[in-house]
Amino acid sequence: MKSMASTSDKILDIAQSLIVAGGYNGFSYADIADAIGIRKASIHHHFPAKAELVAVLVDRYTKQAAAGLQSLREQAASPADQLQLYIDYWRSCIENASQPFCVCAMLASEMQMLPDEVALRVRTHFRNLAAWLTSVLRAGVEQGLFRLDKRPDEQAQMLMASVHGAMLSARALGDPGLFMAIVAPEIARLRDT
Amino acid sequence: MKSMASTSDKILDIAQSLIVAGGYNGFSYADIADAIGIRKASIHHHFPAKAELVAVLVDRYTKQAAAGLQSLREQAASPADQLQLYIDYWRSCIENASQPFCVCAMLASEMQMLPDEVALRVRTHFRNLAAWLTSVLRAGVEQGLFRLDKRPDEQAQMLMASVHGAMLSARALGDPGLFMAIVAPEIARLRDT
DNA sequence: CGGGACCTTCCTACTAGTAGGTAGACAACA
DNA sequence: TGTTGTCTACCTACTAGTAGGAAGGTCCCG
Repeated sequence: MKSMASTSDKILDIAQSLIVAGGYNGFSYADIADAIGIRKASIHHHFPAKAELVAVLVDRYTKQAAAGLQSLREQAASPADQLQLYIDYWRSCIENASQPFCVCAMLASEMQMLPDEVALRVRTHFRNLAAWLTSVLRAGVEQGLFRLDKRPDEQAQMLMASVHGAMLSARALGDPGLFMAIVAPEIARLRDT
Repeated sequence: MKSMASTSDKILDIAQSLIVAGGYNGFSYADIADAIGIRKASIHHHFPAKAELVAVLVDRYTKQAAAGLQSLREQAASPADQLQLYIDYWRSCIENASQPFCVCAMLASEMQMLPDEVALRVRTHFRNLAAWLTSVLRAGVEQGLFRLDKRPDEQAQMLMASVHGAMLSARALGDPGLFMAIVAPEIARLRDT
């Protein structure tokens, strides 16, 4: 039997999938209410304002991502495998169309008109991801697995941009396979061998 | 004396800057009307429906881009210079914050909820840009300027993703310089020398 | 030349519907 | 008993879009 998700979790789940599809202005309280079968006012009970809902949502996403990335570092043997598992995660998300875009990448594109409380949290996720990639690349260099043209932090920014750009191209051209076609050579190029 | 822009051009100009800032759902007819000092209804005279306005806007953008890229191919001596001028264009847009994002990249992120007439045109722009990059890379290889790891069309997709991802990172982290920090090494890596 | 007929552009005033958000009642439950 | 969660009912502001008309220009016909 499936675990019973709380109403506020259900609200956040639906809101996240709606943001992934259409961004901050692409969904409404009415959309969420219809999707989970409650009234608009009940959502306001859990999240008084939209900006607050999205801020909590991004906080939750950032925590989940941090935990997921940390567990990759613990379970995967080598930095090369860690990187591979990271992009495999997004490959499966995009190919089965479950969450075919990073919610923070989506929100980042709208950064200029986001409420401050949301924008700050989106920025934090970008910093966290860049830091994780940097540390994986650095570890890989130390173990002689990677040979980088640039500093690890610079290479991490390049890699992060490739991943987000690949998501965008896959979506724009309606070709899920394009994600790996772009990202796979990019990480292959880091390998020393 | 400056050329007098027609009202419909002014509408498209404002709409484009509003889309760059906040996407398809991030602006309204009222926003445009306020910005250029006319009434909402007058905008409906020029563009009866919002989807049509944006479709015309993307058509115009695609034509301008095609013309601009074509003139780069004619005025720049080598494929390497053509590529450099292309990214220099975006560098200046991002650094002086005039149009710090590609309107089609913005719309592509919202692809899933865009009206069909808009989505199709956004896809066309992505195809055009990929084709231009492919032909520049191919010409560069023929002239011995580039050495590519992959086929020119694959390498073009990788480069396009880097450019869009770099725009996103620059926006997310509020660091205009990040765009060139990501893109410059990416094109340097293509060079044979 | 005069004068319709027409067209373009913009206006005021309006519609139906949706946005985020609020007030207060009711039920379950610790 | 107070707390939590949900509801109905409502609000104001805003959404895209429409109706109808005023002002002005253009073109053609007499």
